[in-house]
Formats: sequence, C-alpha cells, structure tokens
Amino acid sequence: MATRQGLDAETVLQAAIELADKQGIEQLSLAALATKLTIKTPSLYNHIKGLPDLRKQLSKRGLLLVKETMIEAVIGKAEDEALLAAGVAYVDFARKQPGLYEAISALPDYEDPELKEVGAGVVSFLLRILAPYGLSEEDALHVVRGFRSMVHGFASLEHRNGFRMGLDRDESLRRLLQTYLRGLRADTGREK
Amino acid sequence: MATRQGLDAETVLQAAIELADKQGIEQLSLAALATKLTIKTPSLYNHIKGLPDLRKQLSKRGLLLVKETMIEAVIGKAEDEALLAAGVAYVDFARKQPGLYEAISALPDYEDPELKEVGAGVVSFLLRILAPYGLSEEDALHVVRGFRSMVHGFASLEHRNGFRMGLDRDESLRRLLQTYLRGLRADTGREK
DNA sequence: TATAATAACTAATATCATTAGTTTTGTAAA
DNA sequence: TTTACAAAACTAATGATATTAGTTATTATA
Repeated sequence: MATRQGLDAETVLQAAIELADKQGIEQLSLAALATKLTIKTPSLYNHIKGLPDLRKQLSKRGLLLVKETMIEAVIGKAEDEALLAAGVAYVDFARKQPGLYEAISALPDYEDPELKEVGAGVVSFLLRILAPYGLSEEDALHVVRGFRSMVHGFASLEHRNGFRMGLDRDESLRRLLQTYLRGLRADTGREK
Repeated sequence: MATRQGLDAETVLQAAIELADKQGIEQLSLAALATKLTIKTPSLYNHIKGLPDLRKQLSKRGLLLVKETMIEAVIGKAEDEALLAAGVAYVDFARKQPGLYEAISALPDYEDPELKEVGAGVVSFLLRILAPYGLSEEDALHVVRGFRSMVHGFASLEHRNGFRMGLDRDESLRRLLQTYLRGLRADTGREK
C-alpha cells in the first residue's frame, strides 16, 4: 500500500477549488475530487463533512477572496474611482476563479451564520467606500444593493455566455458603473 | 393496473415547473417528478429526452415567459417609465416563479440554438424600448447589457436571501433603475 | 518501544439517471 | 365488432453517486 500523504482540510479545499474552476461547480463531485487527490472517496470524510459542507466552504472562501480582491483594488482610490475599481475587480475575480465565483452564487441561501458574517464583511467594505458620499445610512444601503446587483448580474451573465454580441465587455461594465455613478451624483446634487 | 393517464410533454413540463418553483431547480429530480405524476421514472422518457433536456425546456419556457411578462408590463409606457416597468416586471417574475427563473440562470451556458433564439428575443425587445433614446446601435447594446445585469443581479441576490437588512427591496430596485436611468440622461445630454 | 490518534482503506447501502426489453392500453382501420 | 398498431406505461438491470460503518495501517508522541 502506498504511504499515506497526510492530506489536510486546506489541501482538499484547494483541490476542490481547482476542480470547480476547471469544470464548473456542478461537476465538482466527491468522486472526481478523490481521484484528483489519489485517494478513495470515503477517505475524504476525514477532512470534510460531506459535499454540502464542501460547497459551503467554497462559498465562504470565494466571498473572502472577492472581498480581498476588491480591497486591494481600491488602494489609493476614493469615491467614483474606488467604486469603479471595486466593481471591475469583482468581475475580474469571477473571470479568474469561475468555479469559486459560482460557488458563491450557486448557494441555496445565505442562512448559514459563517456565510452571513463573511457577506456582512463585504457589505461593510462597500459602506466604507461610500462614506465620502455623505449618504444617509438608508440611502447608502440601497446603493450597496444596487452595486452588488450590477456587478453580480454582470459577472453572472458573462459567465454563462449571456453576452453574445461582439461588443467589448469591459467597456459594457465600465459604462454600467459609470452611468450609475453619474446618476448617483445627480440624485444627491453633488454633480461635478 | 391503473388506467394510463395519457400524459404529454406539456403536462410533464408543467409538473416540472411546479416542482422547481416549490423546491428549487437543484431539487428537481426525475424521481420526484415521476412520483408527482404517479408514474415510474423510466416512463418519463416517453415525454422527455432526459434530465438535461428537461432543464433546457425549463430555461426556454422561463425566458419566453419573462419576456411576455415584460411586454405586458410596458403597454402604454415609454422611455424611462417603460424601462422601469420592465425591470420591475422582470424581478417580479423571478419572485413568482423562482424555480423557472433559476432554470434560466442555472444554465451551464446558452450555446443551444433554441435558447440563443429566445435570448435574442429578449434583447430585441429591450432594444425596441430603447429606440426613443436615439442611441447608436453600439451604445444601445451596452445599455441592454447594463439593464440585464441590474435586473438579473438584483433578482438573483434577492432569491438567495442576499439582501439581509430590513430595507424595502422594491425601493432598492426602483432606486437602482432610476439612478441608472438618470445617469443615462446625463450621459446622453438629454436630461429633463 | 509502545501506544494513541488519525488517515486511509474495503464493504455495504441508498438514491439517482438512464437503457433495454416487455406489457398494456387506447385508437383507428378492417 | 374485431384486429392491429402506436404509444405509454411497466420491470429489470447498469453504472454513477454520496454516505456510513467498520477495519487496517501509519504517523507521531508518550
């Protein structure tokens, strides 16, 4: 018998992420994952609780990484420039880690406490970017919802080949965000 | 043996839609569908080609219905009012037929010719609403992408309980669309 | 060196989707 | 009215999957 390799939960998760990114979250099976790790399927249960648990881990990791990516993208930026950079970083993340991104959005729902917490982290990051706009708390929360809708919707449609015309997609995203931001300036009477 | 009931493809599809709307597209199995129709699983193959085919049918029907819903919603309206109504109708459809809506967005991709056609129908509907804005074809296509991103993103996040704050969701959607439309007016120098 | 924890294994079960082949039933022609 | 055919249902079988239970082997530690 081969010497055991001493897998741990993180290695298993990384392998799952690779599989998901390569083949899509739907195709991520414990059977395929075990094969990739050169172990038998039941051995996975030493490291994960089961397939639903694994998918939850992917979602959580995805949310954490997309937030980090946005944080990194807004360094040295503020206001519209920061929001635009965050939006582009979000969509870019979905492009580079499609499986991980799918894991976020393929989640049945966000009721899980751990996921709630990570999701709340993303929201509070966005609220901080919005701070200089001087919006009321309620207004800011509506804007956060709008921002998330735009970038998630864009990433999701793009991922499913929903944009079929031969039209530059980066340009579409930039325009979407800029048009929205311009409207926001107009709404709040802070037009430049 | 019970008398056979003479199912047809449409009845099977309707039952599948009900199951999907009730339990989510992930939970839609041929086993559950057969049970609901009081037949055995293999008998389903007299009416459908298989599970992937059934899901494709759901997607197609969903796209057709969401388009019809929007068309109905914009009767007697034009410009911003029409776009707003279409967006609200889109999100409303996703709320009322969550499984069917999931079928649209859970699709691996839109490569299938039938789906391409239906999808193109949605796009040309939106282009017609945009006609009075006098945009170039390219500009209009960017706006269509933006609109689809906003409404799909909103519907998708809402469906997964992505909006957790106790904030009126209809209001969030209205603001998102209105802010975007206001930005569009400003962009095109047709501000009212 | 012995022991305890744990990572891997095999075996077994239950649930699916799917295919092949068979039986039954409804309808339409003889 | 009877017969014949097409179609809708069935049973049986296969292969993939996740999961659990119980076993073996390996690593680390006492």
